[in-house]
Amino acid sequence: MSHTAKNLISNLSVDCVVFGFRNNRLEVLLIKRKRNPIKERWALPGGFILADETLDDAAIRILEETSNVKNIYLEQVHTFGAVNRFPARRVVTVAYFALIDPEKHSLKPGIDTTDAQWFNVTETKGMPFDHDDILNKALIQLRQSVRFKPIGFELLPIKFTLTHLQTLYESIIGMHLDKRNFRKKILKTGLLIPLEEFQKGVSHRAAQLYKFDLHKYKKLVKNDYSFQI
Amino acid sequence: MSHTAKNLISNLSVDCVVFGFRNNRLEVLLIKRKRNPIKERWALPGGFILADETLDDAAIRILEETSNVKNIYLEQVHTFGAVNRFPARRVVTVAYFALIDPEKHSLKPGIDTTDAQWFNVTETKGMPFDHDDILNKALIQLRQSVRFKPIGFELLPIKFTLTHLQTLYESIIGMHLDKRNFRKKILKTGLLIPLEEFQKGVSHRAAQLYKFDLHKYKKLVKNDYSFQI
DNA sequence: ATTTCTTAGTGTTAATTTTACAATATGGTT
DNA sequence: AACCATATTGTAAAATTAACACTAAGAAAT
Repeated sequence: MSHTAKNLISNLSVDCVVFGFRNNRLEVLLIKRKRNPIKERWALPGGFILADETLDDAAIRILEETSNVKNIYLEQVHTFGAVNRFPARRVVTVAYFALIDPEKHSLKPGIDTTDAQWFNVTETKGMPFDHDDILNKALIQLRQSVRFKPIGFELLPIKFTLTHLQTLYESIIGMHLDKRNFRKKILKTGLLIPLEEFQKGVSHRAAQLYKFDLHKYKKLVKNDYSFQI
Repeated sequence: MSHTAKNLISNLSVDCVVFGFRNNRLEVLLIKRKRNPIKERWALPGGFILADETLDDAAIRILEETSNVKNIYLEQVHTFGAVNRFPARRVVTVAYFALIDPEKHSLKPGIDTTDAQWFNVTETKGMPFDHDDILNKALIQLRQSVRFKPIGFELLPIKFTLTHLQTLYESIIGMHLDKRNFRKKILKTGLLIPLEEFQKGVSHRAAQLYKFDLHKYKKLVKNDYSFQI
């Protein structure tokens, strides 16, 4: 109803795997639809593409419409085209992953959704359609990407401690990292700016805060330099 | 005409970037269409998806139909959805890259194509639609993939010399490699089987032939081992 | 105010990997 | 027999990675 007037492309959809870092764990945003075919089941936010928007634009719009999430990092993952992945008719879907800092976005269900919540990535089995596969593929790509692009910072507040950053990397790649080696390596990239500011309200020694040097990163990318964690 | 009876999905296509290694260079397969909108221009082989085939199947069929190329390595690259990428109407295309050994496939234009030929990757500028972008993206992904997956072997005959293999890697990543270091590294993967056979018909010392150990590779993949060139 | 608790912060050494580099071997051609 | 082209092989220096444990700071508890 909300879309039919907008000239949507009914056999092409976008599904988004939105990752967030909460409670020191990697979590994923799921929504509940008001209507069939997946009424009242948790699923990836998704929707059909409009005739006059690009795929990226569709992903951005869908995230805003279903859960009030805006202005985020987006990366196309894969296009899923199994013949019967959608029961009613043939629908091919382009999967994206998105990264946000959950603190910065208050989830609000949209016109077509009854709920939007964060779930631990390990507790999402049993989603409708091929959403389990999509999440899995997005997770694999996130693990790849995070080692070669500084996308980890998208999941953190602007100011963060090195321990935060390390915990984030650990929760994405699923391995423990050595504290001293991690710090050496991440500082050597030159992409972190130490601030004259420290954690507050903690009952132990306060850690120094850092921020990501976006300017320097853009220069590096332009000059084809690369880094690796 | 050839397709309309087959229930095709008219807003979803597949385009294929077929790489081959010929004359010690990386080349790409282009075709010429009989009909508009790109009659008589060199372009990537592509076509619409049928209602009852997956995206991968569409890519396989299209390659066979347009140029008689069968049984090849395929990898999905990216889905291109700029609103006006196709002039007549909205068409989103899923791009694949494919790897073949040109010696193993004799190119034959299909029912809808007048010609199919190999081009050096640097000589393809000016293709219709967004095919230049697609080729570029495929090339970037090939360069990534070739370092982490043993896909280089897909481009060579079953039996090859280490110099062949090195030249192939060099032409893909666009850098000169040290001969001794390359050999050490590639042999250390354990994925090459030396044969008791040598080059023939060369007017200099004949090089030993090797083949790729597919069996061992499958075991490695299953056990999550990885390698890197 | 002393002790306790929790996390922050830091350097060195050994092991491994990467890089740089050149002489001899083989087989066909002249 | 000399020549030519490519094949084949090892070592040492440099760089990177991996392993590892103590002191510092600040709040909370006694």
